[in-house]
Parts: sequence; C-alpha cells; structure tokens
Amino acid sequence: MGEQHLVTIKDISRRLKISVSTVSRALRGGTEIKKETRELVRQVAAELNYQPNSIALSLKEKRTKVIGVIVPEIANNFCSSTIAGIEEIAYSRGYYVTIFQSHERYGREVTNTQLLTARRVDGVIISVSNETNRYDHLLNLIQKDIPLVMFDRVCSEINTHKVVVNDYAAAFNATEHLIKQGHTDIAHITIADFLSITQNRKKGYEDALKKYKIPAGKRRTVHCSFDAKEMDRAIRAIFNSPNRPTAILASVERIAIACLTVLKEMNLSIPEDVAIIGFSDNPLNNILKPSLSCIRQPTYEIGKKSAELLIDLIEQKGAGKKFHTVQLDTVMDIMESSVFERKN
Amino acid sequence: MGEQHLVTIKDISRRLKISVSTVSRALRGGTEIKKETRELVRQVAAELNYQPNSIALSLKEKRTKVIGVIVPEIANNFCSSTIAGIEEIAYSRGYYVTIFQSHERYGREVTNTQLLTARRVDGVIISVSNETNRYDHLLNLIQKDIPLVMFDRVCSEINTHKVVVNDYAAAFNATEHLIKQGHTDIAHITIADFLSITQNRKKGYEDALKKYKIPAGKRRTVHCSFDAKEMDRAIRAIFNSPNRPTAILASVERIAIACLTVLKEMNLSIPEDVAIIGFSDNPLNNILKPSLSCIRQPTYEIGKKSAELLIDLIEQKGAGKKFHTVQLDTVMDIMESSVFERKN
DNA sequence: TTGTAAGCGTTATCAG
DNA sequence: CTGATAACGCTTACAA
Repeated sequence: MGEQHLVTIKDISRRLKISVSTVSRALRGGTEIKKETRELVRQVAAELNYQPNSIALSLKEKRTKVIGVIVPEIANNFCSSTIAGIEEIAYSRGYYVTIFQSHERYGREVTNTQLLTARRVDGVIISVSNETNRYDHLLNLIQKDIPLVMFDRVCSEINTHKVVVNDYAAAFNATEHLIKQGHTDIAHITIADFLSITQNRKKGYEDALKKYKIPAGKRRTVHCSFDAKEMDRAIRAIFNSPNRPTAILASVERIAIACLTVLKEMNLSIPEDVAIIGFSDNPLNNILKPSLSCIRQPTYEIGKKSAELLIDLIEQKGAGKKFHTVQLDTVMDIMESSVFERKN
Repeated sequence: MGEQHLVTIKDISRRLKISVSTVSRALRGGTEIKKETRELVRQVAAELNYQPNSIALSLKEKRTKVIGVIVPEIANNFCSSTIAGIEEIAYSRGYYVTIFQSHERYGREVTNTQLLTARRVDGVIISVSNETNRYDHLLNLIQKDIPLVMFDRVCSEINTHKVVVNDYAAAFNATEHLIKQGHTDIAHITIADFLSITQNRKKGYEDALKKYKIPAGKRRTVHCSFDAKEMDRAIRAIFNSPNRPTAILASVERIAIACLTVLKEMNLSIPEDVAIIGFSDNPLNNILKPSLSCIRQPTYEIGKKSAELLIDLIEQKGAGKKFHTVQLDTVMDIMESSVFERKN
C-alpha cells in the first residue's frame, strides 16, 4: 500500500516509450507537438494521476511561488485576519503562504528571515516584533533582492512598500463623532507615547478638538502603562476626578475594556454617563454594543493589499521601484443609540 | 544593488579552487575532510553569507520539511490558535508550515489537497470544511503515502491520527458543576443533532443529570438552527416558558451570547436568575465574566499535539502504523461567584 | 583527503 | 515533430 514514489514525467515516458522531453512538451508546450501524442500523454498523465513536482520546477526556475509571512503571534485576531487576506490573494495568484511567528522576539524574527531566505521564498510580508529596533535582517532581504512588504508595525529605516492604518483619521473621526453628539469633555486614554500609532491617534484626537474649538483645558490625553494594574489605576483616577469626562476615546482595545469594567464597578452607566469609543478588532466586541462603539481595523484589507503589493513587486522585479505607504481607513462600528439622542 | 544570484556551494568552490563535493563535505560531512580545508570553507561560506538552498535539498532528498495545513478559515480564533500551536512544534522540529483555507467549501478543500501534493509537502493537518462529506481527496493523500492528521472536525471514514476535544467530559463536568451549585433545572441548548460534537456534548449533559438523579422531566435539550433569527426565537421561547430553567448549558459560543442578549432584554439578571455556561474560545470572553462561565477548548494544545503526531508519522514513515484518536480536555473558566453562593 | 559523476524532476536548447 | 543533453544546487558513492 502506498505508491512509494510519486509519479513523474519519466514514468509517463517509460509507459509510452517516448522521451521525457516529448512528455514535457505535451504537458505544457505550445504547438511543436503532434496532436495525437499530446492527447496520449495527457491521457496517461491523468490516468496515473500525475502532478508536476513543484520542487523541481522551483529549482529550475529559481522561484518558489512561496510568500513568507512573519508576524508576532498568529493567535491574535489582528494577525490572523491579515494572514487570511494574504492567503486569499496569494491563492488567487498562484502563490503559497508560509507562516512564521516571532513571538515578539527580535532574535526569533532574525532566525525566521534566515529560514525564509534558505527556503528561497519569492517575497516576505512582515509585521515586526515590538522588540525589533534593528533592521539588518530586513536590509539583508532587500540586499538579496527578496521583495519585502511591511504592514502595521512598520519602520522608517526600511525603504519598501508599507501598509498601515490611517490612525489619524480614525481618531479624528471618532472624536468628531463624539463632539457632534454634544460631548465637549472627551478624554483620550492611550499607551506609550513613543509608538507611532499613539502619536497619530493623539494628533487626530487633538485636531478634532481644535476644529470644533473645544477649549484647550478640556483637551486631555492620559498615557498609561500596558500593565493591567497600572492601567486600571490610571483609568480609575480619571473617573474619580471631580471633572469626569463625558466621553472617552480609548486608544487600544485593552483600555476600552478596562474602562468598561471600571465604570461598571462604579455603577456608572454606559453610554449614558460616559460614552466610550475604542479601537478594537475582536469580532466578539459586537456583543459589547451599545456599551462600546468600536473602531475596527480593516485587517482583511491590510492582508490583501500587502499581498497585492508584494506579488506585483515579485513579478516585475527588475522594474524601477518606487515604494509607497498605503494608508487604509478604519471602520467605525457605532452603537445605534447614543447618549444625547437617548436623553431626548 | 541586489546580489543577482544567491551564493551557492559552487561559488565557494570556485573561490577556493576546490571541488563542490569537498565544499559540501566541509559544510555537512563527518570526518573525511582535512581540518584546515573545512575551516577555510566555513570561513568563506560565512563571508559570502552562504545559505544552503533547501529547494535543491528537497529535490534530492525527496522531502520538503513542509507541513501543509488546511483549515476552514484562518481568521477564526479556534483555527488560528491551533495553527499557532502547529507552528510552534513545527519550528522546534525543523519544519515549516504552509496554510490553506477551504472557506468551508468542499471544492476548495479538494483543490488545496492537490496543491499540497504538487508541493510535495511531507504531511498534512486538516480540519475539514462543514460541506465535506466525501473523503476521496484525503484517501488520495494516504494512498500517496502522505501522512495525515485530522483535528476537531474529523471523520470516521478516514483511518489516521485524530485530535479532538473531549466534548463529553466537558459537558458532563459543566453540568455537574451547575448541579453542585444547586441547580436542578438545567436546559441544554445546542445545534444540529447529526454533528458528532452535538451528540457527545448532549450525552455528557444527560449522563451528569442521571448521575445526580435529576428527574427525566427536567432533562431538556433544545436543538436550534445556527441561523441567528431562528436561534433567537428558540431561546426566547425557552426563557418565556412558565418553567424557565435556572441554568443553561450552551453548546456553542453563539448560543451562549444569544442567551446573554435575550436575558438582558428580558431584564433577567445573570447569573442570579439564570446561570450560563457556554463553550467559547474567544479570548475576549473574559470580559463577559461573571455573566458567562466558559468552556474553553485547548486550541493551542490541539495544534501542538497534531503537529507532534504528524511529525512522528513523517519521520518513521515505514513503521507499523497504529492510528489513534487523542482526546484533549477542555478548561472551565468559571466565574468567581455563582448564583447560590451569592444569595447566601 | 579530495575529485568525478550520477541523480533528484523539470524544461530549454539544439540536433536530428 | 521528437530525442538527447545540459542545467538548476546539492549530496553521495566510487575513484583516485
């Protein structure tokens, strides 16, 4: 049982007593072959359930039709949805996707890029680990002429296509939405200031307030640690302060959830007492509505766009490369009813 | 810019004016080589940043060190966590993981298995689409001597290693937990009866009730459609009935969430009026506590176990194959406080 | 200790 | 129209 050896072009040639080159031609080739021969070959091929060996092809053609993807963690909705998008496009264009996790470790990311080049992947899509602040491994890829696309966590040090989310617009629109609903006291709770996403979101928040001439005194951004306890304390402080905001723009899902929890504990109702809009990618967050309005990242689109850019890059390798950064828009999942509408 | 051609063993041999076989030996080989030569070769290899071409190796050794994974949807927490586990083990044992989605389509699943064999993957891990009721494509793999492991959605028609969750025990334990908390009126809401998970969970539920001698009249399993509206109606009917149960065992996450929603609308408090335990894999479900106690599937372990079994299979290919089904236990995430404790 | 040559499965080139 | 041959990068008998 078991065929022991997968059928090759050679088997067909032996069976038909013709040369392998004829078989090869019959299978792919153009016109330079007698119709009957071709038919015969195809028939036998089908019969034997022949499948071309893509490894051999890869060796010959010096391309693998494989795209390598490096992400921090697959089991993270953002990453997995993005990969789904990548896979979708790759599949439709005849490419395969190989996945690697960096587990947020720089070292592992480096190893992964090495494995990828050893595998001779045709291109790489990466979202770097949060430990990564050196980029030699990526430069290495580029130097080896392996096309690279970065998404989400990108860096200015590398010159290549990048796909990111328009954080500025997302924060701006969310804040504007709150203002239009009558809020004038909106706090922005966010994480470490040095991250680009933090800065962009903050800028969007501030610009919206400025546009609507909200006094600078009511413009408050609170940076808090990603550590659960510290985050909790910071949030508690905000809600306990005498001038409690009527709305919150939460910069990351975890903050949004923490706000929900704290407010519940304080017996404040959401959104009647405090409205919350938070960045959140979890499909389950639907069930939180109307407590929480969410800013969803277009993860699937990020994946699709990244794959498209990469494959284009792969297929016109020689061409003059102009790299650009694509900004995709977020989607706001607004709860049906809002504070002020309700009070009417 | 760009090296044009990745450095090969040949480049090293030319550089050193020795034969390729010597280089090869220096790089892998045992003792049959002069120390100095080896050092020299290694040095040059490092200098040129040589990386063995795994495509060539694959062709020669007739193995790719690639594991193919087919899942319905990557962007599904169950699948992506499982893949994470697979990747983890694969990585540690020198394998790569290539991902395919079936999008719950039988046709696409078949195509995927074909692509996988064309790629000459060393083995395949699959969770079949819910459309899949023919298994020729899987038999085909086995016939081609490509090891196969199934997880979660398995089928009896295929004889191979399988990794599933112990649904029976999960349902039994959850039900027992509710009983120990004083509930005697527990309803089981579940989906289509023909699925194996449904049957196993139902059996677990029933056996727990029997063990504690709950009268048969209070043993009620309601099957409802997976369609949102119909599900909603079925659930509403249960809670509106004069003999409303005091606890619910929800067979799938969607049902659990639907219960939460309906109960909220009816102004019934959870878990004071009705306690709910539901199967749910979403990491976000933590925020639902204490409303919902969850039965979590050990997704990561499923992936790890599947990969281990597969790689073992790959590496002792000839050996006598005894296939078995591994049942992994679920984890109950019980809310801290429960109905009856609270009422005290 | 080192080199030569064959072979893994294909395709392309060049003769016939 | 068809067949022999080289080549892709590497390993491994077998010779030297």
